[in-house]
Amino acid sequence: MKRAAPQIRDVAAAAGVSYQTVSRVLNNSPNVRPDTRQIVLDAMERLQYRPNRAARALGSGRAGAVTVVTANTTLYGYAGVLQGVEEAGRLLGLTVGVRVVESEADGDVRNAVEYVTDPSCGNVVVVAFDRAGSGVLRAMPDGVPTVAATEAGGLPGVARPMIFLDEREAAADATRHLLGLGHRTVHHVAIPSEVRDSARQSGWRQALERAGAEVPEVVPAGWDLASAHRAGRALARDPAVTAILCGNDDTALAVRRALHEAGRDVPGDVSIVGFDDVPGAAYWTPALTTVRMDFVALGRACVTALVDGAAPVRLDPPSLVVRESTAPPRPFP
Amino acid sequence: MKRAAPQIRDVAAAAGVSYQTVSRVLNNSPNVRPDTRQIVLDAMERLQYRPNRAARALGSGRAGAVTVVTANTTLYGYAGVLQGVEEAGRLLGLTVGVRVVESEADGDVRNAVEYVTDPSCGNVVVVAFDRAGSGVLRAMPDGVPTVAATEAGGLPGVARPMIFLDEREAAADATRHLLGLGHRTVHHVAIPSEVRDSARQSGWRQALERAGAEVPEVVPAGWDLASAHRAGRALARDPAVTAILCGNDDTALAVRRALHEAGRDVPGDVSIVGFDDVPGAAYWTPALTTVRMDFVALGRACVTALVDGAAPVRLDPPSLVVRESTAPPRPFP
DNA sequence: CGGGGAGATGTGACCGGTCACACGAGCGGT
DNA sequence: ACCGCTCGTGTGACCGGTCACATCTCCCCG
Repeated sequence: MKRAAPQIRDVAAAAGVSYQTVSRVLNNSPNVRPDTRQIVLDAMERLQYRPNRAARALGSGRAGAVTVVTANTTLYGYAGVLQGVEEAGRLLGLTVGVRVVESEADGDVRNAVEYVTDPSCGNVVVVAFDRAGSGVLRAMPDGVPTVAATEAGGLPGVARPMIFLDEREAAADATRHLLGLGHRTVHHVAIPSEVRDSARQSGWRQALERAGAEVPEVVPAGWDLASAHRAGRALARDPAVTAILCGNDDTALAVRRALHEAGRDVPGDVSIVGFDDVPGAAYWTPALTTVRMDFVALGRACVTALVDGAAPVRLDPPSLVVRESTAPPRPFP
Repeated sequence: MKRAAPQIRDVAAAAGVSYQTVSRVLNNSPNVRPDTRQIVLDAMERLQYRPNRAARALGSGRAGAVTVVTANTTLYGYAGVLQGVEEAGRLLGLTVGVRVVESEADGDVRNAVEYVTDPSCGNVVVVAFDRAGSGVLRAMPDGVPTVAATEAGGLPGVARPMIFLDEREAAADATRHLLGLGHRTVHHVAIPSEVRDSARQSGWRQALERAGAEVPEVVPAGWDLASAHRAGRALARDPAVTAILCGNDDTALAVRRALHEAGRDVPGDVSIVGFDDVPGAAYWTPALTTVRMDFVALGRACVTALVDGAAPVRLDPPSLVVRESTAPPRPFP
């Protein structure tokens, strides 16, 4: 009567070698004669042997794992990073874990950090697009190898590798695009940011200043559509508003609706631009002009940065995709 | 010179008890005197002790983990299930892993199954909304505790616990809603399905038959927006089409765009209904009438079903949310 | 007052791999 | 012919917990 799962010593017996030799084969040690290796490989196949990751992690000290810590798994940017990490991790033979930080509250952050401090979690990718994420990042003990996916520019005062998509130039491009269409200025609905002057915002502001256009006050919104909708309603009331740069595509959706409710057509009366280029953006009516952000590549880059001594990845900068939601302003009546 | 991370024997020494007692405290054994427990707890706190999950898994045989196998992490339904599993798993103190199956190809499926066969992956939730997922489900060895999140009705010929959202009635409701508005019939753009007659489709068909309305041919589409757009274009050409039930909200987005391109207004000329109720649906212009699907609850239910002897969860059936994309047909000229 | 049982605690082996080191064979250089 | 080196392989201890079992104490009851 045999044990359910065969283990390394069973394989060794079947192959007529020692368990250590089997271990060497598992770990691709160069010091195994090719025909010995083949015998062991055959035995593994015959016994349907599967190495036990927990035992390996325990014995070797390394975990062979990567864990994503994030405040959210469904929002476009967050989900994209997760997808990228999974993809890159899987290709490297790593186990991929996810851990959500419920909120920026002290207890939640501490729990997440404790969770991820376990050696079997392996290296950590923190999605620091918000306070919960950056809180975790700051509370992370030095011993845990960590990289952060952050907003453009990184987080001040955090001594960790940080990878980000720099959409500053694209934000400026978007602003110039609108100005070029004849808009006197461009308004901005901002999503939450961890830094004083986000890349989107500073690109926008600088483009405006360079063009000598008035810089309107930023309208803040949250991650939720309801707050974006309120922001949009506020702007819709002002007839001087003819162009709006929205913090992301979701924001743009809600702003667009608010404009519609106020009887203002897009792009006839008001032009709008989003950020992210969600898959649906091209199928909007009108199709949304937006900035394409490759969050999946960002996630992949985080994993690359985690594996020892890899060259820093160069991420393509986000770029403006012009579609139908931007047009020249209606001529002044 | 001390070891970096304290272990159970260090705590035992600090507390003046045996390591087994510390282990008992860790596992909430009832047979520890309260004051002894407190002493141990204090020592743990003092030493900043963190148990090693890999060692626990190895020693005890159970993994304390749950792994989600899925073909996708970003599509609304898939991401929702993942979120639900993570949430429920975290609350149970489980480690949550993700593993993407790239495709339904034999090799990809086998790799995913091998990955998840490792005891340290723990119990498995397979998202079987597509062929890749159902392929994994069928290839899964009996020894691995597995539940599947599937389409309504479950997968024929698979002897595994299956949990699903039953949107059949909601599909019928949606169809009756459109019929009630005065449409002569309702067309259907279907997303891929693993079963002959999906719940959406059969609810729709039956409502049509009961009402004595003609049952038009189903227009198939893929998960991608481009194929949904093509499906929409085909329907837009036919002036008899005045109401469309779309397989999901993304499909509805692309269909709506196709209608618009053909010069047909929504809901003026054509009414459309989606499935899912993505967060943005309420902010569409016009706001989308759709069926709310709680995928997060589905994910949670999968975890509940996995923990021993829990009562089967009762999931609220999806329900129709009427908004602005449905209206009476234009009176015949 | 002694026996029995339950509760609290300690000891050794074990989970399934890995690591460090020992060992023997084959080879080249002097 | 001897030494030393590298290569391939095997042995014992170990990773950090858990399990099974032994032990000891205390209390209740006949």
